Amino acid sequence: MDRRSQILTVAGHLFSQRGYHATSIRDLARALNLQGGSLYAHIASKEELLLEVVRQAAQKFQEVLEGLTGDPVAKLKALVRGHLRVIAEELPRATVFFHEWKHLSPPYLEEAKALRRRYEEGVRKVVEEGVEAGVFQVEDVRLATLFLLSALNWTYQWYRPDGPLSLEELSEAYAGMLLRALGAEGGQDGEA
Amino acid sequence: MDRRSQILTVAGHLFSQRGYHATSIRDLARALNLQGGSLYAHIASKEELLLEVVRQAAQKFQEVLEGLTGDPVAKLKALVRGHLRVIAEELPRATVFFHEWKHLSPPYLEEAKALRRRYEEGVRKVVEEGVEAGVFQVEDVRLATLFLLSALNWTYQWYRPDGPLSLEELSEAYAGMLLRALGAEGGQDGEA
DNA sequence: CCTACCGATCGGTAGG
DNA sequence: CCTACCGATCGGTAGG
Repeated sequence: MDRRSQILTVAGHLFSQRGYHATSIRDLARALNLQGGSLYAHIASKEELLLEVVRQAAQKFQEVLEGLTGDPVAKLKALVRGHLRVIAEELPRATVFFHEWKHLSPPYLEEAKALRRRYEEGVRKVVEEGVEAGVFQVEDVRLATLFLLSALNWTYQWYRPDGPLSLEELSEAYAGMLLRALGAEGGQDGEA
Repeated sequence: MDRRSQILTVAGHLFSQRGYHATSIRDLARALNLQGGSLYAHIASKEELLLEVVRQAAQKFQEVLEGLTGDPVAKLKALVRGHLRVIAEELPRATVFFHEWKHLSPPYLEEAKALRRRYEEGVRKVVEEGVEAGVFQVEDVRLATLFLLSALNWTYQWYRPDGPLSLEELSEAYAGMLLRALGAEGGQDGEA
């Protein structure tokens, strides 16, 4: 891992834990055993660092969408599993993607919004496909997509990979509940 | 509304929009047509303001729990409706309750965590009651509660009271999807 | 990558 | 509630 990647990883950790504004360039430098000013040999600005972390997270989420195959139920299960896996494996970056992006200013802010929109569009298509195939029974595709994204996104707030719940267990349970919410039968019976 | 309440309301707006650390005491003073130092005639510290906003939001959410009556399905519907109503009516405070509380430091931080835990416990009891009554079919009450809270909490990120979706429509649709996710039949048929 | 520094701004206080 | 100020810290730069 080159110096630049190291810096981005540490920045992701600090931004996600303390927040972007509460993390100073000197905090970041200290965590890298550097002097404050030395960072600017590697980066252009603090804000550029934030954007780069957002880009990395967006890339991971986008890869999940690109790997989906099969019928709508299979796609939804893989989407849930993949989304939760990215959160588990890339918790700092995912957290920044979900939150700290708001602190970017206009030139960068637009890009972050576009990256998030692109992902949400991809999720919407999965829902839409299921509705068109008659597999999902929902009144409003947009609202069902927001519901799905809500359930998935908030997990970064409480899920910890080293906690009592394995990623497999979480994915299985969430996929089951979400499929039922979407009115799909797909092998789910709702019994314990 | 006395001066103190005005200050808290404006602080809630600014903290929720820009974030706690990105909001300076002088920003807040300017929004109130005051000089920076004058604020300290009314408040003890910036952090105390943040805690107070968190307390106000917690109070609103807690009132929702206390107003629940009837069978488990009725309680869950009222919980969904009430939770979303607080978000719609108190968006800035709710946003601070969901996020900015993390920037409190230990003496205050513990109180904020306790307030959040208390609410989540109340939500868990609603789920538990439904499971014990045999109305909800879920494998893991804790996980189902987190799922429910996830779907509800994230709405503050996208729902806007002046948007295309009325609070009634949102509540109805969310309650329906959540009841299905929890394996309840309760008058829901899943058809459009 | 370091030293030494820039102007700006931070939360907060004294004294009125 | 204002004026004037405190020390500390901010993001960033020059020169090496």
